[in-house]
Amino acid sequence: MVFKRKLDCVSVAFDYPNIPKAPRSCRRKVQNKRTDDDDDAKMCAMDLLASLAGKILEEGQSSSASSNAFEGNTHENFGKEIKTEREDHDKPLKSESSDQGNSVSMPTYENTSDKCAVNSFSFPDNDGILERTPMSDHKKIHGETGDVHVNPGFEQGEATGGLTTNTCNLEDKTALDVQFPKPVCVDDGDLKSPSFVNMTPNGSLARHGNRTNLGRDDDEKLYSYRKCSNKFTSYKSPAIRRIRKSKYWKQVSKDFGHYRADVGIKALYRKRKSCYGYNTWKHETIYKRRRSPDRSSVVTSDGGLCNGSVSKLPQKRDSVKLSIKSFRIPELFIEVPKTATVGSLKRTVMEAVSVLLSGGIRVGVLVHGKKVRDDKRTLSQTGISSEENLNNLGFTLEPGGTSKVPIPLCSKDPVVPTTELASLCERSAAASPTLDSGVPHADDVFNSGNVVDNNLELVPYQSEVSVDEPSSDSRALVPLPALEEVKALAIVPLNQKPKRTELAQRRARRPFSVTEVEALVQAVEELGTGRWRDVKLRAFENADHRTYVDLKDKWKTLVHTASISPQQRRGEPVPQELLDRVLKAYGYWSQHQGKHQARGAPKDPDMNRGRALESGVSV
DNA sequence: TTTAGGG
DNA sequence: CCCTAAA
Repeated sequence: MVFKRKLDCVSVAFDYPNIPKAPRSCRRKVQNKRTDDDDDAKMCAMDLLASLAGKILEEGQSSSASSNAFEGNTHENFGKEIKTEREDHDKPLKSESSDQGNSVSMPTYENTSDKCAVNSFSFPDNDGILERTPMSDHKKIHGETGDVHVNPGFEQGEATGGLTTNTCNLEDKTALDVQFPKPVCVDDGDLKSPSFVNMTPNGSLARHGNRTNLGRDDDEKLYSYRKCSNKFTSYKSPAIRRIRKSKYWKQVSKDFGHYRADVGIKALYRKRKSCYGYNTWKHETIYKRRRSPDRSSVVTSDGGLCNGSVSKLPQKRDSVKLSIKSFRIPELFIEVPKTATVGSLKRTVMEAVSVLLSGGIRVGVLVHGKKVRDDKRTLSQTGISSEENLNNLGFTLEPGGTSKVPIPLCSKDPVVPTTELASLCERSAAASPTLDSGVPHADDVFNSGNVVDNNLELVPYQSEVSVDEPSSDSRALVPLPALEEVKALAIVPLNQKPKRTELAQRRARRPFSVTEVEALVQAVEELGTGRWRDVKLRAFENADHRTYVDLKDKWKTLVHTASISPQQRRGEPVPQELLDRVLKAYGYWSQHQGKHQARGAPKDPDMNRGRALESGVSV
């Protein structure tokens, strides 16, 4: 029955808030230019990693083991890696190609080179303790408080050890995850605690003010939150978001490729111009939690930002230990011939990383989102010793030495190209802080600010998941290309006209979860159907893989879905309740062609009362 | 860059 | 999801 009344009746049924649509110019006004800050330095992954690790070690010198672990493992592995490659150097190359299975029969691919994006480097926890923390545990621990915490990394089994490059499906230009041995030791202790402790209050999933905040980094989150709170007028600069968002391969290569002739690598720093992804490194946010007066444990969540995930360690009296599990680096775009060997690929990646990080980095400390610039102050003086602050302590990685990054914001994410798993989401919080499914799924996580960050950062690509176990992996594969080969790779012209396949590459399909649909519906109810950008900002701001076009398209399909019989629907069923809302909103907005000017009172969930039709229209 | 629609 | 004309 509800259906019967669809559009026509529906529209009359509810009272949508009239939210004025601010002129674009105005909306833009608020945009910030933080992206500019990201341009600065270029740093090199290795240095960066080393620096951070070193820094951390310094701070937590107490654990010699840690340092050993880091230096030893890391280097050792590197050496091993290389060595191995050389040994295998003469082996046949072909068999190694990622597409082994069908190497022989792949006529479809015309391109000779394939590209892979490397989005992160992680330091797997040697023990895998943290990483292995079952999601359920997280939930258990935080669920009661309403916190939603999802660390895709866990689910993805990030805890792989050793220096390994996850398999890259060359054919598909899959993103890669590169992991390094975990540098810092784990002191056992709170093993049970979730590695990511920075839980946001219950409200994390809730909508803040007019919008849902999906921010992944605290700073950023706060930033956007405040802005939004002020009204709808302020949005985070879309540019920023966009930058983070991964673009389609083709676009990336087309517009942002940064070709390194010397390396044969194209470093794509996020698509948009000014930002080039360095921001990714910029901030590492670490959250600490104090366990007890004198034994506090530090927990970190990799801020989405910087991506590194840090594990918390039991804190000894006066010292603080941190374990950094992973770093995500700006997306790197690599193109190599299909005939290249895995080894050559590794080298290429290494080169790219080295180049990328050549600038060095600095570590910044944030307390409650504010950067502490005075290096001479003690932690106590800075207030870091207080329990509350430990929860709000963060670290940032900034481009080397000089540039001062004004904003501590955490920019985070390098964003990943799409991943099915990656989908993060946002949700209109208010609706349900509780995740639909028992286990938090990336898709279910919405705006839980910090948490989200992690998600985004960690989001692994399905394809990459897996693979590698430290040792085994390192030797596994194949021969390595000689250096010459590497050079050859370098020569591969990236600009040759993009291969068709390349261009044709399309984003992975990522069905909207019910949660996302709910968020979308909610946003449309409030904003109407002609303001996709706003919808995006409000409900999916941090879901980088959902563009406003995607939302618009989804809405289109939702309307269609709602119009057909349940039997004709496919895919994950959308609750009828939502479909009903879709039709209502559709009908309503169809008749109120966006000319609403009323008070922006947030729409009432139960919009069936009034005859908005008349009243609303009259305005 | 966004919006709006067709593909 | 993609592609694009318009705005």
